[in-house]
Amino acid sequence: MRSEIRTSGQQQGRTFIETARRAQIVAAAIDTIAEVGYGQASLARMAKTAGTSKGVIIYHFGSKDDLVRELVAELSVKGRAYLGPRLEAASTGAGMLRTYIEDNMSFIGENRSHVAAVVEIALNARGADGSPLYDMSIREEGAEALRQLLVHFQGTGEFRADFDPAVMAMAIRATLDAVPARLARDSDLDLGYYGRELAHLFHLATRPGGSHPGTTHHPSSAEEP
Amino acid sequence: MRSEIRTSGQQQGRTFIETARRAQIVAAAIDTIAEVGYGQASLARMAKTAGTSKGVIIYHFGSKDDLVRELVAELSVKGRAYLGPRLEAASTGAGMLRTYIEDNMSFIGENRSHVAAVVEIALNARGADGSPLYDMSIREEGAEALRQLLVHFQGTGEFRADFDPAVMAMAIRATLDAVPARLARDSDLDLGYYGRELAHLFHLATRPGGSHPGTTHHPSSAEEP
Amino acid sequence: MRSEIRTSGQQQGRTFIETARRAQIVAAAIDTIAEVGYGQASLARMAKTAGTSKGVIIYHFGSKDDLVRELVAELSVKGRAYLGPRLEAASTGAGMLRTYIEDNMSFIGENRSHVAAVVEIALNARGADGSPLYDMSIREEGAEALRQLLVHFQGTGEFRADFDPAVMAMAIRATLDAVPARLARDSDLDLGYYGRELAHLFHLATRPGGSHPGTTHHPSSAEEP
Amino acid sequence: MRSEIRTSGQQQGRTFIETARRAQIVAAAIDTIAEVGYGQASLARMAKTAGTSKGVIIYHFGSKDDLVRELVAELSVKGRAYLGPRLEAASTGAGMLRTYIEDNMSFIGENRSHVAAVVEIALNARGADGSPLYDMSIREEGAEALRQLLVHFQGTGEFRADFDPAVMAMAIRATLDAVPARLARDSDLDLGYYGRELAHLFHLATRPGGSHPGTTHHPSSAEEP
DNA sequence: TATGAATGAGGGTTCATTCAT
DNA sequence: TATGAATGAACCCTCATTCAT
Repeated sequence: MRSEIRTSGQQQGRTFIETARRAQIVAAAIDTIAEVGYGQASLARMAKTAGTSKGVIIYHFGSKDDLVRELVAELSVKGRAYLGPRLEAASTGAGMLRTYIEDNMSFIGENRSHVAAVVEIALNARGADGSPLYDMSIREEGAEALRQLLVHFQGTGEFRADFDPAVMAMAIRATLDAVPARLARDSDLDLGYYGRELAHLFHLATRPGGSHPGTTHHPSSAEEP
Repeated sequence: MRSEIRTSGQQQGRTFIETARRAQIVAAAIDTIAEVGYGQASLARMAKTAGTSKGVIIYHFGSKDDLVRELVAELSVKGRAYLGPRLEAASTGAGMLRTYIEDNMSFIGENRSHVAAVVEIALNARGADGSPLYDMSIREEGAEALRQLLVHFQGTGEFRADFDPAVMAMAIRATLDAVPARLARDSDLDLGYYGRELAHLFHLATRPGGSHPGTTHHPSSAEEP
Repeated sequence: MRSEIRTSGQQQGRTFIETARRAQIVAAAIDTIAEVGYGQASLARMAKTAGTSKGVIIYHFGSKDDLVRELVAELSVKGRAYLGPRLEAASTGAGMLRTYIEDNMSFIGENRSHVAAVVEIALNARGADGSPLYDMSIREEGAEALRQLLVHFQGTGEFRADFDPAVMAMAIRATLDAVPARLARDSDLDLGYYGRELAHLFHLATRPGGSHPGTTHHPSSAEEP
Repeated sequence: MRSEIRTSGQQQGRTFIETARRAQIVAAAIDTIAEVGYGQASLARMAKTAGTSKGVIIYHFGSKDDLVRELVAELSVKGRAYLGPRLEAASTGAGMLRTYIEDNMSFIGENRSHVAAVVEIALNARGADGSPLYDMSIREEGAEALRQLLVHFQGTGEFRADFDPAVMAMAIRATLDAVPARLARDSDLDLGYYGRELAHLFHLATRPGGSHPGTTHHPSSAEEP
């Protein structure tokens, strides 16, 4: 085997200089979006951050949307590469869950701006008609993968059987996705600590033994011990 | 009679007709933001929804930002009026938590567009320089109030003492804040069911007895039972 | 009957001032297109001619395309009003043809810039993909109406039966459409003289008696007398 | 050998490969202009059609305008080579006219894209200030040559003496120039048939005997027989 | 000889806001 | 009180051209 890079078939004939420029522009876009938000992240602002002109960005990416798409895709690739292997290595449900949460936290810590930017995009980017742009593809995808993991370990009995995996997955993802914003406000946040706290929180919420008070889905309210 | 009719004690010297106009405009703004997102919600679009012109909006509110501020403040008032009393009536920690979550859910259900709009705003609205606009005031405020409640019942021993109330509050709020978006995508969502699931989830996470594996805050990782 | 203006249902609630502005802008657009050609007729140029800004044009017309559409439609209305009645009054084929050509000439003379502009547009305006924009609707429409007239008088025997009405109509329209460009180059052109010359030309070409040398349509060549 | 291969006597010192490149680029430019119109025919689009880059085009031709000029000149040369000899061979006025029209038609048929492109250019190409670019040189030149032929055969009595040769030439050229556009819309057009129809049309219009009703040039209108 | 990279002016359009009425 | 009219900055993008390689 000659080379092992080229993760996917994205870049065909990229010059060295072009690759560098693209990386530089993507980095500038990430920083800009993370700092001022998607709505305020104009090409001009990105260009200024990158030390170039709008024209150069368009030249290399064709359109702002394409730049954003690339930026999102790159994080997606990075994320899968980071989280995938260790997740697959997890044999127990509890271990998987802890790994998932703590690794997400580490990943956020190591890619602060990038993650913040993509969350901004997922939250805000809309078409001219107001329809979400990447929301489904990004957000939903993550929640769905997590849901399937939860279902799996409910099947093995390692998780309590009576929680709704979709709701649990949503709660976990929502909590993790809220971290970058918090991190932006307080950059001294101890992500390791946060990760352990959250991991324990959701461990308690998923471990067997916490029987649900309502057997059917529509008891209006139930007595607490 | 020239003036002096004031519905509530909020403002100085509002004509009846003016109050009505403002309400109509706020409603239109809410619907517009909820539907197409903050970024796409231009004055023109809001005016069209309201059946008036941009000029009228500026005339009544001075600026787009002021309109948005009012819209946010109104929900804040509504929210406090809705959640406050029942929350104060709760005597037990578990009851408080369940009430908090389920009432939030009901409130979301009864004010879908308004809540969706405000979440949109909290997430996206930024000044020209990129600085968040309402984020702190809204989001943080809610999380802080919740945190204090958690601290209180940790003190009484009704919640386990070893979770970080700030982290727990953040997780709860993040989860609740993610619901409107989900609701927008699937309007048939059973909010009552969602509320009970989440209430139970966080009940398990907060009830006493789930001792934290790490006593200090910085064990790099710990074995799960 | 209260009023008789309002030719079609185009303008519903137009302010006096708006009507004036629109007229002024349309006039500026006509002059600009006629003078520098459609390709060079930018909004900025039109605005400068009109003594306003691009924003005002967009404000009143929504888009450049809409402005152009209006400009074209106005000439179409004017043209029909000018040519229609006298054409219908013509009882003989020869009279109709002369009227058609000479009236077109007068019309061109009285609406030099406007006609020149619309011809420019019909010739040059294309979508982003290169597909013609108004060509068919404008050009073809004129040729088709003329063709039907020719067919009619072929039926009455007032025109020779052996010319192809589509070809004849095309030739007449092409000749007339070429006049504005010529007029632009030489504004002293005597349109009355031109009209009479062309009317006679096509009179000779259409009057009965000029039998076609080829009976079938595919004789490769034929002897001339 | 370094250089000195010159296909024809046109240029100084063109390498074989350079000549080929130029031809390829000109061909691409022709196709692009004919297809999407002059206004949409950007260098980028031409380069894509040619399978090269914009830089190459500028390198070989210096500027877009120069490329267009060359393209136009080439058709002019081709046209003269095609039409000239047979035209000179025509001894009678009627024969000349028929040859002129039918040969133009054949030429159009054999050089569809090229003719369409040049007509596009003649109609649309303007300098930054809006002044026509090639119009005069191309269009006028053709009409002028034709006019002189008409004058000649008016002198021999083979054409009626009372038509204005400038007007007649204009009508013939305008009619012929309208064909490529029609051909673009309907590529199945029978050009041979078209040519014979038009040849007959203008034969009737030019043959002696069709005396003009008005002897002076300014009778306001005259009765038709 | 050829290319990719970059430039900068200008394109049409959206937008919040101001102003006269 | 309300509106239509206008403004001007900023937006994303296209383009012919220049330049270094």
